[in-house]
Amino acid sequence: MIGQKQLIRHFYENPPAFEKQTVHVSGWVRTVRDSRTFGFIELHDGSCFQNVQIVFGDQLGNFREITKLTIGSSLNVTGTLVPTPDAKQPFEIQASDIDIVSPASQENPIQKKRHSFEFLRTIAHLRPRTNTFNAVFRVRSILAYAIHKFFNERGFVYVHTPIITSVDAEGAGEMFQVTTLDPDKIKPPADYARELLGRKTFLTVSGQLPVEAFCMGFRNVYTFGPTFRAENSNTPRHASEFWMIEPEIAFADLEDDMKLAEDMMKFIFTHVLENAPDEMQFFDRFIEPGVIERLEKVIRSDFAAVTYTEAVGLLEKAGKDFEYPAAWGENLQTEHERYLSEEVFQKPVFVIDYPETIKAFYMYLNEDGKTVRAMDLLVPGVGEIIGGSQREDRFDLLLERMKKDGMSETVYDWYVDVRRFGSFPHAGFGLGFERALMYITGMKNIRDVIPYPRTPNQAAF
RNA sequence: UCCGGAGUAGCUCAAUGGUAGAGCGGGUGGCUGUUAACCACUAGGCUGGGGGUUCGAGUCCCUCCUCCGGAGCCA
Repeated sequence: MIGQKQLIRHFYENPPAFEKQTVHVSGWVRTVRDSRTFGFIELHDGSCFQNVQIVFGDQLGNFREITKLTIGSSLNVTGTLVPTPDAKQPFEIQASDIDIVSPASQENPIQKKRHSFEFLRTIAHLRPRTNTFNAVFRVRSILAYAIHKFFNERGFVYVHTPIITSVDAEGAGEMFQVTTLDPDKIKPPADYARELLGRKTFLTVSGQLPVEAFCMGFRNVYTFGPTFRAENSNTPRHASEFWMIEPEIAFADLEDDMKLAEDMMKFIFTHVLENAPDEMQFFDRFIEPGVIERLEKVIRSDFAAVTYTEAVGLLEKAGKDFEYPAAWGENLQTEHERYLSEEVFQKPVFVIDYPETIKAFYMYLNEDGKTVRAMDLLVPGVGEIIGGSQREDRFDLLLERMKKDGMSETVYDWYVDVRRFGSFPHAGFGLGFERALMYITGMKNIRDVIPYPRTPNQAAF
C-alpha cells in the first residue's frame, strides 16, 4: 500500500493525467464537513501547499467514524480523481475507501480557526501543521537552496567555518560561552586550560574572519551557517540563534561587493517567486498584501545607494520630527533607516562610507582618513538586512587600527597573517537569512520564520 | 537592559468595586454539494503568582513572573 501512494503535488502539476483515475493518497485531516449521507475532508499530505478535497458517502462502512474525525487525524484514501469545474477547487477525490490510520486527540490545540502567532509560538512543535507555517518553512527551504544555487553557479566555494571559536568578540556582539567545565563545581577563577578544547571558547558570532583566509585560496568563497548572539535583544528582528550568509570575494572593492549583494538578492527573490508560487500567493493574500509586486519591482529596478554623509544630509533637511536628530559621526537610528528605505527611496538602499569610529576594525579606510568602505543594505519593513565592507588589506593600517581599538595581536595573529603573506583587495558581506525570509514572506517577526526560535527566555523544544 | 501595553474558558476577547460572559473550537443531534459550511442543544473558570486595601477585588495598591510592541545592540 505504502509504495502505491501518490502525492497531491502531482495532481496539481498535471491534473489531466489523473482524471477519472483511481488514486491513493495519505495525509492529515485539515477539516471535515458532513451532512446526513455524505461529507467532505480537506486532506493535506505535505507534498505541496495545497490540500485536496475528499468526498465521502454513507456507502462507506466507517462513514460515522469519518464524520467524527478531528483535525490532524491521519488517513489513507483510495478514490477517483474527478474534475470540478464549477467549484473552488479544480478537482476532488471521490473516496471508495478511507482507512483511518490514527485519529487525533480532540484536545489538539490546532483548531479550525485563526490562531495568533503568539499562541502558535508556544506550540512550535505543532506550528508546521498550519497554512502559514507550512508556507513559511517551505519557502525557507527553497530560499536556502536558492542561495547555494546562486553562489555555486558563480564558482564560489562553500566553506564551513567553525561554530565553536576562541576568537573573542570582533565587535559583532556578546557571545555565548561554550564550556565543558561544570559551573556548579568550579571555583573562580576558572582554569580554562582544563577545558576540553584547551582554552576559553564561544559560539561564533560571524564566520567572516576565518572565511577571509579561504578567500586567499579559492578567490570567491561563502559561508552559510548558524550564528549566535548573546545580546538581550527583544525585538521582532533579532534572535539569539540565526543563520547568516557571508560571501568573501578576492580582488574586489566595495562596488563589486554591492553588485554581488544586489545580484544575489534579485536572484533569490526570482527563484522563490518561480518555485513557491502557491506559498507566495498565500503571503500576498493573508500576510502582506502586495508582497509579490514589491519583490517583482525590486527585481526590475536598481537598488539605490547613498553615502553616509549624503544620508545624514537628507535626514537633516527631511523636515521630519525625529526623536533623535541625525548627526554626522553618530549611528543612524532605526527611525532614520526607515525614513530612508521606506519614504525617500521606497526600495532597498545601500548606505556606504560610514565614519571609521562607528565601524569594525577590519574595514578599509578611505582617503579622507575619516570614513571606511562599509555598506549596509536597508530594506523597507525589515531594516538592515546586509552589512558588509571592503576589507583593510594594508598591513600597517590594519595593525594601527587594531592597536587603536585595543585588540590583542596574539589572538588575531592568524588573521593578520592573511595580509602578511600576500595581501590583496577583498570584500564581503553578511546577509541575515531570516531577515531576507521576512522580507520575502512579509512575516513581521523573526520568531515566526525560525522553526524553533531561540530568543531571550526562550529555548523550549 | 530601558520605555509602553497586555495576562479572564482550549483559542480570540468582553465584563461601573457587588451572581464571570460572548464568538470560535470541543461534545450531542439535525441537514443531499460543502469549502471560514449551516441550524439547535450542551459541557467547559483558583480571572499569571504572591501580598495588601475593602463588608466585598477580574476590577484599586505593592511586588514578582511571562508575553507583545517601541528603543538600543545588529544580521
